[in-house]
Amino acid sequence: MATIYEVSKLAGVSLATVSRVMNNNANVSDATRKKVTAAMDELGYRPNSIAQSLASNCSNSVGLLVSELQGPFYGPMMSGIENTFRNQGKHLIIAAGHSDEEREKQGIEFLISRNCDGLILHVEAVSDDYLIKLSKGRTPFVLINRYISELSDRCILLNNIKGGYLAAKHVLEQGHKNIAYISGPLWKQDAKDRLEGHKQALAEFNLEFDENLLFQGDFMEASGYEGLKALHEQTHPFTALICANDEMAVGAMASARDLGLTLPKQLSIMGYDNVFFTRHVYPQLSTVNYPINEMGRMAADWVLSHVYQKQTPPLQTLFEPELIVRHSISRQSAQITSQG
Amino acid sequence: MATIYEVSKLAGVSLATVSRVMNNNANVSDATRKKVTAAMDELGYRPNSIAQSLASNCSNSVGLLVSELQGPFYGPMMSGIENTFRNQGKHLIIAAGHSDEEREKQGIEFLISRNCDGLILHVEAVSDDYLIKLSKGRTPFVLINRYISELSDRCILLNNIKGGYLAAKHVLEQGHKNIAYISGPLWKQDAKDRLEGHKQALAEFNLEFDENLLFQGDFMEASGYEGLKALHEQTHPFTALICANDEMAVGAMASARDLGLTLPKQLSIMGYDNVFFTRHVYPQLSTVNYPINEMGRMAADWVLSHVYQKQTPPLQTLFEPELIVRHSISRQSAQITSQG
DNA sequence: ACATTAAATGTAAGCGCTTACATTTATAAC
DNA sequence: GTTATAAATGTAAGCGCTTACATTTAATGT
Repeated sequence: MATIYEVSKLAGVSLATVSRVMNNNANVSDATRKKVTAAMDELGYRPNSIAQSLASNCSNSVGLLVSELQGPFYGPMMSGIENTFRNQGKHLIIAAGHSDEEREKQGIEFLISRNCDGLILHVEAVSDDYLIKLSKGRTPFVLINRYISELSDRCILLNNIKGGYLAAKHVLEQGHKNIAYISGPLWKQDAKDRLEGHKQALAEFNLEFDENLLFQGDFMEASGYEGLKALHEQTHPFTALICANDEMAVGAMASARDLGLTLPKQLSIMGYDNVFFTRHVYPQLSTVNYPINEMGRMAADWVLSHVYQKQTPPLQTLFEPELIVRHSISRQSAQITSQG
Repeated sequence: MATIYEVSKLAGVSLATVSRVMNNNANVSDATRKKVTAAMDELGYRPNSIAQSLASNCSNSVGLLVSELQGPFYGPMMSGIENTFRNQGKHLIIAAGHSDEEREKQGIEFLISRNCDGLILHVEAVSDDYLIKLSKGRTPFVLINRYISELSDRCILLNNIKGGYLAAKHVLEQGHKNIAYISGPLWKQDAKDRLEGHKQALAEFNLEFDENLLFQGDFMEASGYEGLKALHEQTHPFTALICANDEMAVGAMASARDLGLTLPKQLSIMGYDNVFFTRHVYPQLSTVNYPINEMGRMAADWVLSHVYQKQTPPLQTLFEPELIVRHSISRQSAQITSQG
């Protein structure tokens, strides 16, 4: 691999000049610029970006930490981020935290030690204190889907309370009175918020939240399946089930089928997130839109603006959910018990 | 950020000694090791991995180029790769090529210039010659889902001909004789192979492939939708439709519904890839399994073995597809025309 | 023609590490 | 106590760039 030194020798100029044409900002005469680029071409020169970033203390790469590399939620998020950066010559280094405190920390340390100019973090397990301390460090970061009041200007959030509220309200408006709920892990703020919104809607309809109709899942499909099964086995009746995300809703749908319930007639099911496949399940799942792709873009814009001082569209930190009505909620008048 | 220099001063030892305890291989006395780690803790020292990799010419990170960061296909692939590396202390730098020659090249160049020790490439647009030339360079790489005979030992592949064959055979065995086909872009080898397998099965059943029943899509949902629409408008009848991947199959299902066709009675549809959501569409999609997660793991193992000289399970380059029978193919006896 | 100033180029220090080699210190053998 | 040998530590030269500063060259005014 050719180095800048060989290029400079071939072109008959100094290292500095070669460096200047690479960063084409300084003033270099056209003649020498041509000589240098010719030499580069001849040698197939490719700058070593590691050396560049060591010397310049700027890597043109931003770190992204997500919980998982797969799944209908993180995909569009990563994609939104990558799209924004691609056009700006910034690169992405991605690590996965797996919702585990140690791994999240490791991932962050790695990204920082790799000289990332900025970080976009979707972290769940790491503490607020850790993040507050991190914010005093040299590497700026934005948080997606997490709120810390001390860091509020860099938290890109969905209004999850409202989302939970919208979902429940819709189900209530269809006449359902006994509504089961499969939540996410309640140590996660978003899971808590969605449930809180849910309760608000119930209150508005003068209904009490029945703790027996709550099952705590983990946002994964299997727990939706288990959840409905468990709910079905207890004695309190319900005609609708709201799940805190689409994957659990889909798990619950499979469960319902195994339980012999026809959907949505015998059981209405509501999801959350509006991921890709919700349009394709049967019945098509009513859900709440989570504009995660846009939020990813926004996070990238935040970095562009705060780290690279670029002009960006105005930054927005709070995003609003939107109700997506499809065919998984039936109108309810009479009451059906869930007992088999 | 503390540097190795400050650590050495605090601990009262030389730079080299600090470096030695970091890489804990050289022989350092217990006493000094303790002094040094204490100093590190006190300063909150974190090695600068950029400097490390510049000096050592080894970055402990491997580059991954995929076409897209989202989608049910790349997710499990990235995940398989990341999982394998995580336990080995190797890190992933991910770039997206967007099936575009220029962007793929750019991505590869970036990954190389970032001192990646090895590369895993899922490239589509770049030429064989480019890759052959690349293979002469200093950065070793594996190819996923691409075959180049000169590089055959580093091509991790699915037997797509067989996959195409299995899909068609299954449909034929259910009694279908007039089968439409929505292919991927036929400049892509996998699209070609799947179609070839399809034709092989037809031949085995003494049936001729009807070019009128072929629609060339682009592996994306929308083209499945368009494809079925177009096929439905032409005059040649068909009772089954095989799509070269699941996303197009799902698009076609939507199209079928809009066309008023009941599935699978009036039209049988077959997919390919066995992505996550195929179990959840209605009717559940019969498809061909593509063990992409395992193939990702294998690619990571290849790198572990060839780049880092680690012990790995035996390497395998050719993977076999598997027929997944669900409910989207009906048994066919009489013939139904596709005309509306 | 010369001085003045701006543009173009060169020089060399340094970014934070690793590592070959040199040196010092401890350990063992006699 | 010497000397030979191994273990522990230090010295210093890079890795391939960037960039402040110094120097040279060209452009302009008089």
